Amino acid sequence: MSISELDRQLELILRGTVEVIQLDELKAKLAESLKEQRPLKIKAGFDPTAPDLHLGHTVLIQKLKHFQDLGHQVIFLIGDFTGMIGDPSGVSETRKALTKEQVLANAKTYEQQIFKTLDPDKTRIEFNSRWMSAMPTETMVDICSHYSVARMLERDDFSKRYRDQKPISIHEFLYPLVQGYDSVALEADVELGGTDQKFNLLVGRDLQRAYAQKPQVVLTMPLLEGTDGVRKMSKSFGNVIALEDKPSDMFGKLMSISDDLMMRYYELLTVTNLEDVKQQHPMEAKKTLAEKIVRQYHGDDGAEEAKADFQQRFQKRDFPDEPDAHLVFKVTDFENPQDLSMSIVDVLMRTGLLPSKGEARRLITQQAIQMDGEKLTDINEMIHFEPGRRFSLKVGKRKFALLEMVAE
RNA sequence: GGGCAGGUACCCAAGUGGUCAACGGGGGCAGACUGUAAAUCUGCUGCCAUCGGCUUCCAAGGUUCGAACCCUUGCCUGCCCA
Repeated sequence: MSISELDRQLELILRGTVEVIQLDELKAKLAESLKEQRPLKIKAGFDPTAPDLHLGHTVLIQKLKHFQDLGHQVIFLIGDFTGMIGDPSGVSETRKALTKEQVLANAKTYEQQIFKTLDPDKTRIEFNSRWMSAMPTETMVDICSHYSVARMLERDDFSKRYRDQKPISIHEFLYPLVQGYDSVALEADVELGGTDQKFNLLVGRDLQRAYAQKPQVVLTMPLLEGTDGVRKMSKSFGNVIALEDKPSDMFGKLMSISDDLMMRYYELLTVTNLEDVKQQHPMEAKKTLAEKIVRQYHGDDGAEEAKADFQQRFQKRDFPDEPDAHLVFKVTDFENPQDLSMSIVDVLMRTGLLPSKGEARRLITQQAIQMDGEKLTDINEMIHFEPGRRFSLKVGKRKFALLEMVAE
């Protein structure tokens, strides 16, 4: 428990953090932890309404991993209680409250994904319904008594919505309070969250004080920008790289980010030295990044294949080993067995790669459709098949379909 | 409980009786360009279809030859007053 051990821990813990409240308290807690050989309780809460984890979430998970590696107790808190109430922030649309079954199913998904990073044996998973569901109303009222409406309205998004005349439901005020109380229930030493969580995290400190606990240290992490490079990664913005994305999709999405964003991803999702990255050609660096990340979630094989697929698809603009669609035609697929032909629009629809015929025509008009390397520009083009014949179809810049006719 | 303002395509937003599938912006997609990209420029962006047709403007009714636009009721949202 030398000074240097404390410093070593601090360095890793502070890597990438936006803000620590309070740094002195963190140092004190770490010193105490080292002295008493008692791991700190590190809390991070997740909302079970969004089980589709993406790279944005992994910023926090990486940080949890750091704490875990340093020997601290990581608590992965699933906000099932709050989730079952349903977060109404979608304004005019009441979000569906989740059932117990859905929450459990979502929790399973969480576990599967986070354990690709965290050690299952050292991770404690909690549900806040454990204490919230059984809570007497009196206690809830007591919790509320420790916070004022004015302070609640200090919160940025509340005040903004209030200013913009957007609705705020009463129970939304309860959210930070419940989240804060979770820290009391868990006696958390440290809570992690995105910068957007700062307010909620601070409520935890206040409530812990109100319930005679030492306030938790709050660590905020940056919100990872999505593939557009501007807005935070979020499903509702459609700019996510999901952990469940296929390896080749994940690789491709990572390659499509801007060079600036690449540095950001390196900073927050890897432990690579940033100076080293700057020395490399941006494209090489980006490939390395994509490979690293895909490897973490899909293993070595997934990473290798994704890389190979990418090079084939985009760099050589070749047909990939595994096309996005593989159609096998038989004689019975054609109206007239004497005339084995089908319009290009129908063929495109059969691939399932396009949402409507209008879209298919649009792409043809825009010269985005290639068959066996030839651009098709006539929306009335007929494709003539014969048994044994194969066609490769390129749809837009990233989709490929293999067409094949078999004898029956 | 009363008053006022509003609810238009993925989002924002114009339209206020026929010329509206509905201006504009964002987003998305495609083409050019490139280092896969990003940025930039150009085009497309309800559905089906060859002309042309079909289903849309919170919901349900109604007025009208004709309604996103007018009326009624309902639902939802914001503000003010109680």
